[in-house]
Amino acid sequence: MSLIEGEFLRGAGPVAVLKLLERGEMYGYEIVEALEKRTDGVLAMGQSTLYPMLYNLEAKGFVVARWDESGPRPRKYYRLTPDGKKRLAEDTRTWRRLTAAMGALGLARTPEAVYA
Amino acid sequence: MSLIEGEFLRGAGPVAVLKLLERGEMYGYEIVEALEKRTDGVLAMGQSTLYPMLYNLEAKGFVVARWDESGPRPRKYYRLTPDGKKRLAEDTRTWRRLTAAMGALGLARTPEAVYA
DNA sequence: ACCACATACTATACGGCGCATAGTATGCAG
DNA sequence: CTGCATACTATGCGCCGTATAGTATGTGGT
Repeated sequence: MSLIEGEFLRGAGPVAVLKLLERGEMYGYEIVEALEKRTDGVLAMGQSTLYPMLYNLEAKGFVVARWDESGPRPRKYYRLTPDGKKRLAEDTRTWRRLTAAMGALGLARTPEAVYA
Repeated sequence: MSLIEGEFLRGAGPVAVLKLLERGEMYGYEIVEALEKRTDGVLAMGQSTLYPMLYNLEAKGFVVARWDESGPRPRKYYRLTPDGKKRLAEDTRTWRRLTAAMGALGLARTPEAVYA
């Protein structure tokens, strides 16, 4: 599963997904793999975590889905809505404030690791 | 309340509390104020968030409590247990991996803000 | 030809925890 | 003496991670 303990993922997970979708539409399974690879396994999450998360983001109007039947197997592509873009911008600011606050408590990673 | 949206606090809250207690024992109300001041309001949390969190950390054996009746009003002081120190060390590593992963997705704060 | 594995999505249910709300009680300041 | 700060306790709602289970098709190996 993920290297990240459950509760950490609550805040970070949805933001990470929205951030991925900023580049263009993706389908669920693709997102699972992208998170695994792009974050070196740290933000890897099972299907049972991602799919409900997508349904949730859709219910909140942050993403919309589209079925694609042209391939060998049907895929459900998700993309950001304008509300989703707003949400991503807000969450990005929140995330940065949070990392700054945690840093103020002495929990920041070492400076030389910033561009890890 | 907090500047941090609820879900972000799930992972960060307990770690922040453990980190504060690393310096020495503190009582609940003091922790609420310290988080407010030391993180510029970002990690501020209400009593209704902190006290149950402390009970929870205690139930897990990460902190122990001691009543102090010497002051004008009774205070319940909490301090880290050996298990709590281990947990803090683990969570610190987890937190750093998480920020690195989020950074890899383009969600890091700008480098010049690292020492904010 | 067959079997295992990867792909891709859906459904259900449990449990943990943030947080709102409410309540108790003492000290201090105007 | 009235109100605000201090300091802790108790209860319950609701969200969401995630374990588990189920369905179904494509693909690679022997």
